[in-house]
Amino acid sequence: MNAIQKIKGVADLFEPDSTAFTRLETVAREVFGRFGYAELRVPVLEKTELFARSIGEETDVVQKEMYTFPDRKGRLLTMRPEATAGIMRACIENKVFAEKPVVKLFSFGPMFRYERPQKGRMRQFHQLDAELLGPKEPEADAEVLLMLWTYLRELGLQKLCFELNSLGCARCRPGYRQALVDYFSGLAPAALCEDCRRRTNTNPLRVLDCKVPGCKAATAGAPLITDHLCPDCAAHFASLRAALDAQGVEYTLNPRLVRGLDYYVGTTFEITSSDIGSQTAVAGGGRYDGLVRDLGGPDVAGIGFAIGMERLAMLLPGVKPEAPDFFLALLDQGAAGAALALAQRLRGMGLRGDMDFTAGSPKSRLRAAGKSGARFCLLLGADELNRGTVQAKDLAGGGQTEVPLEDLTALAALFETPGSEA
RNA sequence: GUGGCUGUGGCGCAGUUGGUUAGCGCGUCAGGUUGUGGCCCUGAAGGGCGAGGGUUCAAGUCCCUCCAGCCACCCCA
Repeated sequence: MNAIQKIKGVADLFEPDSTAFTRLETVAREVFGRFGYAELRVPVLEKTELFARSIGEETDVVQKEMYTFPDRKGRLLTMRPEATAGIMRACIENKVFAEKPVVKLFSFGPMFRYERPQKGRMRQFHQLDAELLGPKEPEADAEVLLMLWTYLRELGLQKLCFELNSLGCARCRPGYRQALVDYFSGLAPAALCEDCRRRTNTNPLRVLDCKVPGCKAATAGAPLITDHLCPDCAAHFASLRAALDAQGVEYTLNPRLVRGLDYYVGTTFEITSSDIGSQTAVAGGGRYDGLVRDLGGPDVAGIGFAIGMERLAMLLPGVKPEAPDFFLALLDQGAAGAALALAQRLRGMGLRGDMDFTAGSPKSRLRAAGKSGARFCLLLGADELNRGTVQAKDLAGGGQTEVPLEDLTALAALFETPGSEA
């Protein structure tokens, strides 16, 4: 019988890959907690309509990347392709806005997008999300960005590029959009690639982000959103920049930074790395005032970001697994019960280690002990059992002592002495 | 969805123009005389060559389909 294999674009993460994810989560809980964020867990499955309404019917994500299927009663469900929509749904449904004017939440878990896998792009991938709901002041944007910045620094990541832009609001965007369309229609028909000619009508902002060389050249002189912001947006953006400057956060202004989800307005940002393949975005986010209202909730402002955990993990330096304290070697099967009891006592003292279940020769057991990387090999056989003792061999130094099994203090003392490095 | 490359024991690889029982390194396990590791030596286990068809007297080696991986486009975290 053929063994069943995993489906395309998903991953099994064993040690030490799994430890990188654990680290990302641990540091996130710590840092985000310091900023007052509470953890939220939301379902992976939602009604398809939630994503269609929030992300945008015309986006690539909704058009061709969602895992959507009818359940047994014919309801259309979707495996979430991003987290914000579900978090907003949960907030509205649980009326969290009625309790407090400012809501800070973070969440992480798997997301699903039906795409062709490649480096840094999985069909099941994981995101770390943070959302700040309520305040619309630029200092709120600044705090969110500072939190992301702090998180990345505490992970020890230096070589990241921080890009910032403002997409404008419902008041300034139509004018800018028209300016763009006018500019594009003034170009030679062949100046833009086929996709971009279509985008000129559907999503002219996206043309600015096209990587085709011809398009890059053709849009070099295109009008920039930052020159078309309304007074409110311009002031907001200026205040945000001032706040970031004051905090020493280094960033690059990228007037061509366009996000792929329709709900973004105003401040947008992206953290990129050139070390993780052609998918460069490690984290991205922005302001989404109006999203909660559009999903049937009150008109509260919001800003947040998502971090791609797989991509971030690629940048993390390798972590060495913690070495065990002991390896309990069994020399005679008759001592198995005593070995289990001893191991349990040691673990009760907070020590880490493995024990043999099957007895073997001293040579084979010591070999195994050496490979385990343990500091001590404890040997227990018929002789020791008769004497009521256990042999403790220092695997780095080589010294060996015999300790009475019942002598807790002597056992504890063994592990308290500084280990000899060899 | 498109394109290129790839798929041989746990891991990394070699396998001549298709031809006897598919090799190597690492790893795993055991042994190198009395209950003691890490180096060294010896031996053993473990694959029928991603899956399924086809061509042939004969296929890991040729053809087809599918699956998976990698990289890129696209898109995004």
